[in-house]
Amino acid sequence: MPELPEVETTRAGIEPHIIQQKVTQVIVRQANLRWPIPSELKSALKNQCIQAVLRRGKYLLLKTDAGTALFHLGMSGSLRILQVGVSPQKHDHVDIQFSNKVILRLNDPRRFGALLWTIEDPFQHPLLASLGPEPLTEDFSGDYLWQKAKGRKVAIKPFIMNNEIVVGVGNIYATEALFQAQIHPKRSANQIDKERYQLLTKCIKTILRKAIKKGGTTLKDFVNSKGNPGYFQQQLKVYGRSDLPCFVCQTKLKEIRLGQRSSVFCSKCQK
DNA sequence: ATGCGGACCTGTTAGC
DNA sequence: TGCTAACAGGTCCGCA
Repeated sequence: MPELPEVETTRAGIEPHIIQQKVTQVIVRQANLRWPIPSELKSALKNQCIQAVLRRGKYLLLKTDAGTALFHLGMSGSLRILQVGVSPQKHDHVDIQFSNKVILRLNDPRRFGALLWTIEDPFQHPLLASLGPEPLTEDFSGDYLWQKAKGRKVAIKPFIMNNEIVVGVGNIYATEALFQAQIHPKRSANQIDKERYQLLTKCIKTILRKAIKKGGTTLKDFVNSKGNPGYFQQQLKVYGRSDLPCFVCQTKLKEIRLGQRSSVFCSKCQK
């Protein structure tokens, strides 16, 4: 589910409710996520005050004086803000309760998500240390991508979905950005010129910004911290439109599999 | 170093 | 209608 816009929507949604609030209780109903929730997390978080709610790529960070809780929502996770007393539903694996009677509740049906704890600099955590630049910063430029693509024969789509190249670009937005930049998803990364990379980075930034504005994309069941869906799916030009006509040239959109991911594209517009 | 395929787990939907 | 198989937004890991 969550790509960068969904995670940012979640971050912005939960921050005002928990910033500077003290953790009163941590309830773990299911510790077996992608990795087990560390047993020390409960006692480590208790009585700590949330100093910052940050995002790095698709990771959410709750910073305290004692350490940092790292969330990843995987494919099906969501975080919601509720009042103490609201009973948990299926797949509500973790509650973090605060002194202002707020619960931060993690729901994750597929359990591909994670909740970890680190007392070191969280950005140096093994999962975060080798992440590429944030797509919405100046570090992510056409020149940068072009440099990185030198000698890389991998198809452009998995290339831009690689977190060490750039974070936060998942299947939906990669598919959309390549359509907008008129690049065939299978094209080798090293066979795209600098100018086209400049266009591609521009498209990625524009699409991510628009999606954040719309509150993310809801395909199946994404909900923000208030339990509401996002509205970006109404803007999708190719994702999920296999066999339907291209909005630009009316050609029937094709679907191929790249890696294990579905890729929809227009064979006339994208070369 | 790069690039693949498999793995994690559950829910929904398409197809028989 | 009911069962089964395929597929789903992510990404780490091990192997070639």
